[in-house]
Amino acid sequence: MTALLVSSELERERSAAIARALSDPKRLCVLETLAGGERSVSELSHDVGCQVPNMSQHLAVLRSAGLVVTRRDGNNVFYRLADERVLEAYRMLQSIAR
Amino acid sequence: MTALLVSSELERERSAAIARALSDPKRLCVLETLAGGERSVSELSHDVGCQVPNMSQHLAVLRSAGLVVTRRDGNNVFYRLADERVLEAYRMLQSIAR
DNA sequence: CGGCCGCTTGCGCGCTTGCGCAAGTAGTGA
DNA sequence: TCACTACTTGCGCAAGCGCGCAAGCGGCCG
Repeated sequence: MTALLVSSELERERSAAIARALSDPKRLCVLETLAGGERSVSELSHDVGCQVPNMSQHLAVLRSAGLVVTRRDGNNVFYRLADERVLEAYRMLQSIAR
Repeated sequence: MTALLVSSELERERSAAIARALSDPKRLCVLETLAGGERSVSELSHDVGCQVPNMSQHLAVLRSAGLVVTRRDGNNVFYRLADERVLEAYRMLQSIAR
């Protein structure tokens, strides 16, 4: 069983920042899409159903939380998940929300 | 490996609500404390280091997200974790935040 | 170089959040 | 009933968030 739950204020701040990045349905929708592989901003914008600038801002939130990483190819910027654990965390949220 | 990540807008809304409840360091501190067993509001207020009304509001957030449950005993109201998975979710956040 | 495409950034708006403080409520005991 | 304790709720404020819109890059191609 995993123990070691108690943490410092700074660590809690960081964990809270991750949770905050996950606290928006559109960003969760992005993660679902990225689970199928990397996507460009306009692809994500289309799939999620919002305007490109708005999507870019959501992606910036996910990126500054370290949940996604980017790769530039010509005019396109492709986003992908930074870590498999991001999906595991999302699955935990889904499990609790059920 | 767990699949079944794709969900409806409503389900994403619910998952996002869980994440939002976890997106504050004080509330995470509450969860850490409650991992050691149930506590009264004033105990939590003391441990976390905030005023009682503020703690009551944070607990209301956790409660309406279904992460904690209450039990009344005389003048005291005791809070405890609603589910072991809440701690697992927190541990996932810690793991990603590292 | 000039125009275009893809993405990011800045700005302003309405809404939500966390907080302190004051007031209200529920339960206990004299 | 009255006072006391423990907790909740209402209120107002400052800060933050999501969004649309417009403007600003950066990289391609003719």
